Amino acid sequence: MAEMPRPEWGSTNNMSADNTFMCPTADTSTRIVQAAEKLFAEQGFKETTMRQITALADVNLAAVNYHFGSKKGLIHSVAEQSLSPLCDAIDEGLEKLGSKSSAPGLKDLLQVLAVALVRVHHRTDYSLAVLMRLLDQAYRPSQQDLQEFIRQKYGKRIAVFLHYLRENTRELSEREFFWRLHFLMGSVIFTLSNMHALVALDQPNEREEIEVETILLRMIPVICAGMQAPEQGH
Amino acid sequence: MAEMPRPEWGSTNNMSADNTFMCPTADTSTRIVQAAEKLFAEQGFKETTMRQITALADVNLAAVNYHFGSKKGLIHSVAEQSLSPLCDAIDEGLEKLGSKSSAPGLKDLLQVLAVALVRVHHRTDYSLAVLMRLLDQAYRPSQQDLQEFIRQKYGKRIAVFLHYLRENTRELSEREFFWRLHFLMGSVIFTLSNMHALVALDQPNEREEIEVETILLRMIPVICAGMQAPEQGH
Amino acid sequence: MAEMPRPEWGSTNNMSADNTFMCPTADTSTRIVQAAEKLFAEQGFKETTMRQITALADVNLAAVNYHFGSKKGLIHSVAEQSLSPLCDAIDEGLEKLGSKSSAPGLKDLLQVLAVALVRVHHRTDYSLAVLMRLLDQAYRPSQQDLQEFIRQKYGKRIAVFLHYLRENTRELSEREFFWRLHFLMGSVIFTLSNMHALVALDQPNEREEIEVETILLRMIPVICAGMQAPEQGH
Amino acid sequence: MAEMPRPEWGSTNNMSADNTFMCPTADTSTRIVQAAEKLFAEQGFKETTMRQITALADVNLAAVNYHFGSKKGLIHSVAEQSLSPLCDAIDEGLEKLGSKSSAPGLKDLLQVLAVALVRVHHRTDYSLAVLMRLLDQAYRPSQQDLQEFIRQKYGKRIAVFLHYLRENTRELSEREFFWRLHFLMGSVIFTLSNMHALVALDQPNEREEIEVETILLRMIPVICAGMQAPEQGH
DNA sequence: TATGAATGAGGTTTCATTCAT
DNA sequence: GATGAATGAAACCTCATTCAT
Repeated sequence: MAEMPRPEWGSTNNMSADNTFMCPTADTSTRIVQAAEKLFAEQGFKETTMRQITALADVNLAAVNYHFGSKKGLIHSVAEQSLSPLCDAIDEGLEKLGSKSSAPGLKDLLQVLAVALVRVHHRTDYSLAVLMRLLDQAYRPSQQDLQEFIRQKYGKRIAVFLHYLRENTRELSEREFFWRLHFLMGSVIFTLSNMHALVALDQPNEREEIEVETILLRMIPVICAGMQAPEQGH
Repeated sequence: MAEMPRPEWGSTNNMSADNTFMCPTADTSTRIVQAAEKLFAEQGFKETTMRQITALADVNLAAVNYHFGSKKGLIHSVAEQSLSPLCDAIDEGLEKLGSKSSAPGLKDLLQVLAVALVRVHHRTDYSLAVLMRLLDQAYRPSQQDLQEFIRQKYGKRIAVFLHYLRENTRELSEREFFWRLHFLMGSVIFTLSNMHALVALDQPNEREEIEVETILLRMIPVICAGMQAPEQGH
Repeated sequence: MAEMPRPEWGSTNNMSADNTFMCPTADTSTRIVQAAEKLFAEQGFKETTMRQITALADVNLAAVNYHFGSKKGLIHSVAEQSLSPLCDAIDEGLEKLGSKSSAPGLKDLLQVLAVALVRVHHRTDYSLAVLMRLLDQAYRPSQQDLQEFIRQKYGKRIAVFLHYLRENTRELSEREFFWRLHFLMGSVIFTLSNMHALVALDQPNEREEIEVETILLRMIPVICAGMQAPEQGH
Repeated sequence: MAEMPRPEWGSTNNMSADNTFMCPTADTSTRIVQAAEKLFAEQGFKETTMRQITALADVNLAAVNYHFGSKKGLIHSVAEQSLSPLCDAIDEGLEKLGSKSSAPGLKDLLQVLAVALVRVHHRTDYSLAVLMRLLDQAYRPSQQDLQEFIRQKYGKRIAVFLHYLRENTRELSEREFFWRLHFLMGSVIFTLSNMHALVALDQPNEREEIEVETILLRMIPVICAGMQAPEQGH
């Protein structure tokens, strides 16, 4: 006995490219997702209540359950909304690289990643930050279902990118690669999930838009250097 | 069944095999802190309930409020327990470096930090992980009181270390230094706050103790290289 | 994934193999009543949600309110659909008896009732079970409006049957009659409202149709004997 | 990781024999159970809200979860509170019968059951009614966990009684016995679960206590006769 | 006639905290 | 110090219903 009819949980809404915050004419589920992204990014998932979300989105409290089934459903929906475009953009970028004559170098790969991240960021002000927080959460032992959700939906596509990365770091042992990969991920995840706070610290007075491009431009050479540093004891 | 005097609170001390690490003779507040560290590290602060903590510590639910005033008080207490030794160890390390003839290099400074982190880790299995999570939290806009707490108690001592670090990266602009510092912090915070999960991923079968030393040994050259990479566009 | 027009309400019609009985061409309100009967019978009235009903009937959630005004309206509708034929059949049966030369005996009356119940059962698989549950509910102090509804629409016709019954149990005191009547009603209501479960218990392996006739055939002599047992202390 | 400490859900409270309704000095969990019994009996389980229960018991809303873990826990507790004494009393009665010279007859067995039911009734005004409603519920396909709960805790003891009953109805086929048993159960369950309503109908003006003894005294000969009626077609 | 979206009321449960002992 | 019970606030979620289309 199905508990339907309700909208198909998980991948519900069509987002307009509109970036101005909380557009009052946008439709309900879009408004919810945008409000949720902002609050999730600023406070975390558990810390954010459905009341806060629905209040900010200016919709009825029950609307979240109507559109997304549950808070977890909303989180998954939010995740899809940034992970899907991210993977799409990475795939695209890799394809472009593949058509070039020479094999892609480490810098090329990071550039592909950077472009993909920028594209995610341009969907909504907080898409990127919230995505990074999701990836962070996924490493907690108590959140294995989130991990599973991500692995199942995006595992294969992520593996492809990692494969290319590995090709460019052949000089590292398998184990060294594993750890450096996570050092790098730490940089990216920490910086981008806190980017709003960091930008505010960096430019206390200016009230300009966050430019992820600038941050990533700074980050790429640092990560390149880190990945290519001589292995300890060699 | 009919005339039971009262619910059997005695049955509380049935602990899963998970907490063999919980020394039963330690005094109440120590037990609480240790249980809290483990749970905070694995689940996060908000996600961890007082009931879970007191159950794992095998103490009365009200004991936390009695000893620490509130959940926030416990968190601060946990924070102090690792931040104080960390700063002490850094101070010590810097002092030793200062007595040497030459000015300390970047590698020396990172070594000092590494030694300090190892010392924190050796207090309790989860001291380090939970400390890292605290630092992560402190960047959230909604947790400014935590930030304030840390800044007030440890701000000055941290500043000293950062000052030394800056001395060794004079070639970077102020702004570049700011960002690279946070890239580095991201690596450290992410890696160490998830170190249990990462070690489990790295060595799925082995059941040996986590060796932060090993991790840090891998990390230092990577960070060094990152900090010293040529600035973009120069 | 990105630009979905709207949640796919079309995916609502995925029905479990459970509802093969749900004729897809029947009109909306018939489908609703049939689905409601099944669910009411299996779960009870309060336990059954409109969503379950509309999902099983494969109609829109709002259709129930459109066709029946409210959940209570639907329940009353369901009640009528079995109480009316029941009373009709009893009336018919009594008329036939009346045309016979001799006055009707207790067994005759019970046979009339049995035939009427069988007729109700043959309307829909769950008509009878749900009717019995309704009668059960009607005795609860908190459901006096249901009681009132039944009394007003069918009270007189039921009274006629009870009158005949009383004629055949003259040897019992008024009060004894009252109680025996309810003992009997208990047997009927309990057995028939749980008949699906009971048949499943009785014939765990066979997957044949429920034959109320068989059950009633077993019940009649038992009830006869019960009603005619010598009064306690006489 | 245990979710303790909380009282051991399910069999929590010590009941005083006090039958006056809602004694204000009784302890919290007793008050809850008594209020729950009354409301469950009058309205059903799903229909009764925790707010109603705690309001009637004049305790905090959260007290139910504190003492019983959940609404289902409360229901199970209520069940135990009447099923345990019922089975105890039946065991006792059977033992007494066993010590007699001759084998126990059908009437003896029913008398044992009646005495046991009376004893349950004397615990609390609504213990018996609510027990009967529980047994009724247990036959619904959607309540198999309740069924399981009862079977696991009391299945064996009930089976003993049924065994004796079967010994006294050897002339019936297995299948006939099954059905007659449920006819009888229907009488008992329906009558006793609605006994308050029925007594009110029987004696509209009198406001005296319900005498289950009287009802059961009327019921025994009826059931005896029903069980011993000649099998259809023999 | 029918539907998809939305909503207000109210459901159970969880939580940190408090208090008398 | 320590404990068992109790509590108010608020969490997430479900429900029957309504309404514009």
